[in-house]
Amino acid sequence: MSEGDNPRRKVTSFDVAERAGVSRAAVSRTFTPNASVSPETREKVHKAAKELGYRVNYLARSLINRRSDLVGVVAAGMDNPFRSQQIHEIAKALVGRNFRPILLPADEAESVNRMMDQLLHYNVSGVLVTSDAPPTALCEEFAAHAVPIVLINKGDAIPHVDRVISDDETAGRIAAQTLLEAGATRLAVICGAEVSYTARRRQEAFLATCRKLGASAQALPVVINDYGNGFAAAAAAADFDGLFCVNDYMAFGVIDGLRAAGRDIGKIRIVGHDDIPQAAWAAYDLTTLRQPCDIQAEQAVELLMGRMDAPRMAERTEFTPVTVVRRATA
Amino acid sequence: MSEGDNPRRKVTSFDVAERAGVSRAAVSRTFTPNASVSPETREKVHKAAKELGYRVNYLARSLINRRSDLVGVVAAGMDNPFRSQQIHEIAKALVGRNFRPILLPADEAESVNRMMDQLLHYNVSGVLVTSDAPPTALCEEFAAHAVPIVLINKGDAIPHVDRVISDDETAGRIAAQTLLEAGATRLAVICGAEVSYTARRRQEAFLATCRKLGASAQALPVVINDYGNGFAAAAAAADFDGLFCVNDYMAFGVIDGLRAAGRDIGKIRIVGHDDIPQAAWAAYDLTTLRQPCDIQAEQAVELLMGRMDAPRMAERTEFTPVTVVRRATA
DNA sequence: GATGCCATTGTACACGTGTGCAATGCCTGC
DNA sequence: GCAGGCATTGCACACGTGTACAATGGCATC
Repeated sequence: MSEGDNPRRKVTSFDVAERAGVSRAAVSRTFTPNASVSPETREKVHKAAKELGYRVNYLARSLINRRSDLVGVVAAGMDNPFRSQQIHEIAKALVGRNFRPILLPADEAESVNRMMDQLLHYNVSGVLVTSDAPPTALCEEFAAHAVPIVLINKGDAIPHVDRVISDDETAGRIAAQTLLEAGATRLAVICGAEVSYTARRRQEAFLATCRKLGASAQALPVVINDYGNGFAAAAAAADFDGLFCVNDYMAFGVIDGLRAAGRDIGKIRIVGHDDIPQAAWAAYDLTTLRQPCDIQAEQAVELLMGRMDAPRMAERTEFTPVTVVRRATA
Repeated sequence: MSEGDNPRRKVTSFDVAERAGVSRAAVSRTFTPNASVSPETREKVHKAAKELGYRVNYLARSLINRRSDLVGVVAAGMDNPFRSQQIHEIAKALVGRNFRPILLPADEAESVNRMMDQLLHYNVSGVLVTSDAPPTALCEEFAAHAVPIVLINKGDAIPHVDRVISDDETAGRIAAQTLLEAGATRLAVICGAEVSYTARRRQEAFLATCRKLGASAQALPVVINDYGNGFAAAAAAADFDGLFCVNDYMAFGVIDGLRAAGRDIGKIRIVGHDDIPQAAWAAYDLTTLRQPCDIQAEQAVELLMGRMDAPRMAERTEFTPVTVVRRATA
């Protein structure tokens, strides 16, 4: 019944050593950078390894090296294209530096704990968090285990926990300026009440700028910054001619909601945030603030690597630059 | 300079055993399901473990257990919201069954090889592929190592490689019927020429159904099934009144392209495929064929687990059911 | 030719865990 | 009281790898 091909044991460095006629240590050294092996030995080992289909077992290696090169990526809100693009860029950045991302979806706040607990079992080399920020106690446990954590666009400072945060001050300011320059006089910002740390900072910066410039501005709170809430918020937005939506995903809802209510989009200025691909689509053609998540991913991984070398270092915060992308809506 | 908190060694089962006053084997058994430990011992171990902050090292465990519970997820095309939703669902399904997904972005066909090669080093418990299908030779190597592979919506049959495929026959047929029922008389299908296996199957089923029903139908080839190509294809679509776009992502481009050309969308019937969230947005309100990627993810993980138990089993193919979602465009 | 240096090699231990095996002790049934 | 069964425990080995240490040998220098 079987193909006669016995379910052959996993091929190990012993097998390679035997076939190549060298010691097992020589095999190990061949696959270890900067180890001392003669060219002839290396050649023999490579030949034998290829013939046997040998691959170094990284998990066994991690045991002795005390580094797994696995990095936990705790993510949430992937229905927003920005978030999925973000984790895509993070994965690329990690893989590019020879780390392996373990993707852990954590849509409920409570599941963040469970996911991060799991990560401690895999003694990961680090953790990137784009979901809700983990509680301080948990972060301290990671610090005690010398596992670096980097939070992306999340919460307040936690000892030994680095952060990458979009430049929300600039974003809020430019949003206000752009709307005013476009001729808006009655401004409003639409933003979720509790959820997103970075979105609230944008809102505050926006309102502060308006105050400083003596412009009329109001906050229109919603529950979450998504399409549905944006659509619903359009009703309340009818009295304004300049809208700052704290992310593009919600801005599309606002635009569709305004259109559904029969408003002329040409007469109302709208600025979004993130510059997700859909913002460039003809149906929206949305003026927005570009948050370059490729750069942001690089920053995060860079911080992670820095902390691997110096776990007890004081926490650092890196800001991701924001630029305006002018399109039809402002 | 340091906080006096010595960078304490990783706490191991030895430490827990010592503190609890039991043997290390007792500790191991406490954390192994179905192992024989007395309630008192278990209690003592749990107490000591909690005090020390001990966690079982899964990587060390995997060495002896020969199963890492890591599963490689090779993904591509995450700019399409369907693909990102797909990997989100896959990740959830895996985590729900106590596997950990390693996310490997492989946008170029060549990088699929590199990524999957990496996976062999981490001796993963399995691999899910949603990017380009890996070459047969590589798949056979995985089979030789008894590593299950499941391809999702990809390529032709490969020995010992299971597949989950969307029910493209039904999709193509329903697309044709829906357009005809809506009153279309000159039909066309827009589809990428080489890229997607499943998309081409949809196209063929669509054309076959049209032939059978005696309806006029034509294929409009594009390069890739994305927004930009859809937008460009709108020019060629001007002569038809019934369009089947093989995915929603491209359908949006077609719609925007038609609008930009001044065509009245109300007079042209359009059917997409996937039912991504954006299809329900007011700007598009697209009639489409729902490909339930949560169910699909379950199917894929189920196949994976089945093959873990029986690696040499003949390959199986599972089909994901498709249902029509009627909205404004047809 | 003797000496010192250096590259290379093999031996042996370490990493943190699961489990077969034999030993122990308790309990049940006669 | 005694045999037998059963749950529990500890010892020791295994998993696959990296590397410190000592040993070896080649080569250049005196």
